[in-house]
Amino acid sequence: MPKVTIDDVAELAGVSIKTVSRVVNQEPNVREATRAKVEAAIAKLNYQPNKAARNLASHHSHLIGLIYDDPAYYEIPSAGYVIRMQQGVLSACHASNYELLIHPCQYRKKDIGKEIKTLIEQVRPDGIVLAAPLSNMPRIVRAIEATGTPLVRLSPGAANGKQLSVVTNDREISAEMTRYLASLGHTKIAFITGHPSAKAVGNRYLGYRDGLEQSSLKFSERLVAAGDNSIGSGEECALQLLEGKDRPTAIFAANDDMAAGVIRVADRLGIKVPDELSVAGFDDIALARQVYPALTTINQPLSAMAEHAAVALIASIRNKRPLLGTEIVPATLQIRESTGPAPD
Amino acid sequence: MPKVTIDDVAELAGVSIKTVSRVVNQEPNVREATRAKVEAAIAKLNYQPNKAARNLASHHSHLIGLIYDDPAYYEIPSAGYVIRMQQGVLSACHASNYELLIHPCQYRKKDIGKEIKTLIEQVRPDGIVLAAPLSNMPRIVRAIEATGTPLVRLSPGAANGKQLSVVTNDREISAEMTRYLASLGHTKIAFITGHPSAKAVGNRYLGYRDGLEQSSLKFSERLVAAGDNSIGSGEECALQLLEGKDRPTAIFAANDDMAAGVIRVADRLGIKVPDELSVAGFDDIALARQVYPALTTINQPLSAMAEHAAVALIASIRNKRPLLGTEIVPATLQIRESTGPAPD
DNA sequence: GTGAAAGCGCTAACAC
DNA sequence: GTGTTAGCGCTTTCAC
Repeated sequence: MPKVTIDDVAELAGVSIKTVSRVVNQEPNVREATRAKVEAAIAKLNYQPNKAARNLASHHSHLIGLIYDDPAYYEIPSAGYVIRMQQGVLSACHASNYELLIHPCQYRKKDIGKEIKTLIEQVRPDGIVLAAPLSNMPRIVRAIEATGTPLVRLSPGAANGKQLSVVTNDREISAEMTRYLASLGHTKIAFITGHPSAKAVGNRYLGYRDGLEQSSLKFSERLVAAGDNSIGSGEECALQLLEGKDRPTAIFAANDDMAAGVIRVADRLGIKVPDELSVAGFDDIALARQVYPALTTINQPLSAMAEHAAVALIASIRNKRPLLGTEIVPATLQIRESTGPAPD
Repeated sequence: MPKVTIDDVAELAGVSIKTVSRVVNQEPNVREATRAKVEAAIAKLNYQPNKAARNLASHHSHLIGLIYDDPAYYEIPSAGYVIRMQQGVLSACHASNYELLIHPCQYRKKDIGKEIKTLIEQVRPDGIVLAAPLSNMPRIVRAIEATGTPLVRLSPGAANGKQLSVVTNDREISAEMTRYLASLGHTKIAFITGHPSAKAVGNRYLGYRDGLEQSSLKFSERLVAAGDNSIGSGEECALQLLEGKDRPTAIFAANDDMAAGVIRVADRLGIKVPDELSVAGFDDIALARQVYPALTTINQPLSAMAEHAAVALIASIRNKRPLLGTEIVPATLQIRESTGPAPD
């Protein structure tokens, strides 16, 4: 590997290094003929600009940092989430010649703010994508803010102030799912809430209420059970909902794991899904396709959200314009086999 | 954010910048008192060395690249694998002050070799961890070799020549699982093979044969079915194995997905697991804990392998010694509920 | 349009 | 043990 530098290219092309730099960086003010000469020299020498030198001189690293909560490896949903986020961000990065640095971290650590600050100050990524739930934690957001690095928050429950937040329409799409169930003739539609700490999950409940109202169905506390996002809690809630008299004909769970728990319990109780009970989830994790019957759910557009976030981030780095406001990437219903017409 | 440089620290500590550099890089030849002074100055100014400058001057990027096959986001096992690999490499990186750059790629692309070369030459990671199946592809290995960047191959089917390969003991642990089943009294132990292209999976079959022999059980072709790693193929193989007369009392599948398929079919056929049929898998993916009954399987130590690979890589970068040979990170049995004593 | 000179902030080599 | 001097390979600034 011969180390080809900008000087070699300049010499071969018969121009100054500054001109080569202009061509490489696609700057204006280069005559077409000159540009062609330089490009030929670059191709011939197989010149690759040295990033470290570039970074040092330009104060840009061409690196985007993706910071997220370190998933326990054995948690499927987390793995899927993380991979999808990474893919979204990566596709934006590669389209713009940025590379991606990942930094999973444990927010429970005391000095997490400092850890992130050190990371940023040493590596100097040009921008940060911060994923939920970290994106909802003031001390983490503040730590990043303090470094002055452009920041986009991914899917925070509550969008606020000083950065761009990319969210999805949890509430509206949950209402849509509820209306869909109502349109199948269900009148007793139950809901299983998720872990109270997740704001986004709370919005799903509000959407359920909206959907009932929009379908002129009356709300009943009896039809709501409180889960904690785990399969096990889905099972418990299902038992509670299905064992009373006057049982629901449809159950909408705030996430897929709990919905899978419902299917499991229905199976155990001999209740046929979807003939006697429709079940819907939220997130469209891989498990949704693997349970039997395959789960009707809501596709959380994580990859699209992440890509959107990174695209906006990179654009803002280039314009030097600050990022503000909230952008919504809509989710969509994934109708599969676990929902069907209400029984007579 | 005041930009604190090495000069500021040197001035405050009353030493030369070289001494500061020595302290920062933990080099020898600094008197304890001097070191303390410098460290105090660093702390006081909250000095963070600028990586770009460091990289440029030292020809080290303090970046490790992890290159792997781009997983389809909807494939659970892939997501789990990728996350576990990342975690292993990350923990080694962070322990040694390296950051991780990830580069999933599609090996089917024609110019993948060039893509990787460009990545390496521009970013100049100090080392590369190359994951299976890419680690088994000569053109990819050669592309990286051509750049002269230290390389560790993760879990390649066949270890060879010029780099370090980190593998697991697929064959031996498969023999152990087979012996375990035999020790439960099973004499008709069936095996479901995986996709023939995956070398590692072929070793599992060899291990099964070893285990039979070591348990003095005779091998029968009737007890082997050919799957392709998917749940569906596990179901087909299970049907084939369980519908004949003289059916096996234990089925060992070359991966967890196929084992999950077996459980599904057993359920459908009314065969109780583990009372009438023991089922074992391989990989210990999250699904293994989610099926009912929870799957006895073999924990593929992916995270440990990745960490081991990265540790070796970083050590070799520091010593400037080449990486050679093969290192084995052993897998372990995960006994859960899907296996039990053979029926009478 | 193009080029010359001056750094970016650090480490390497060598002197003291 | 410690300091001095040169770069690393680019981009920036400003002159032409």
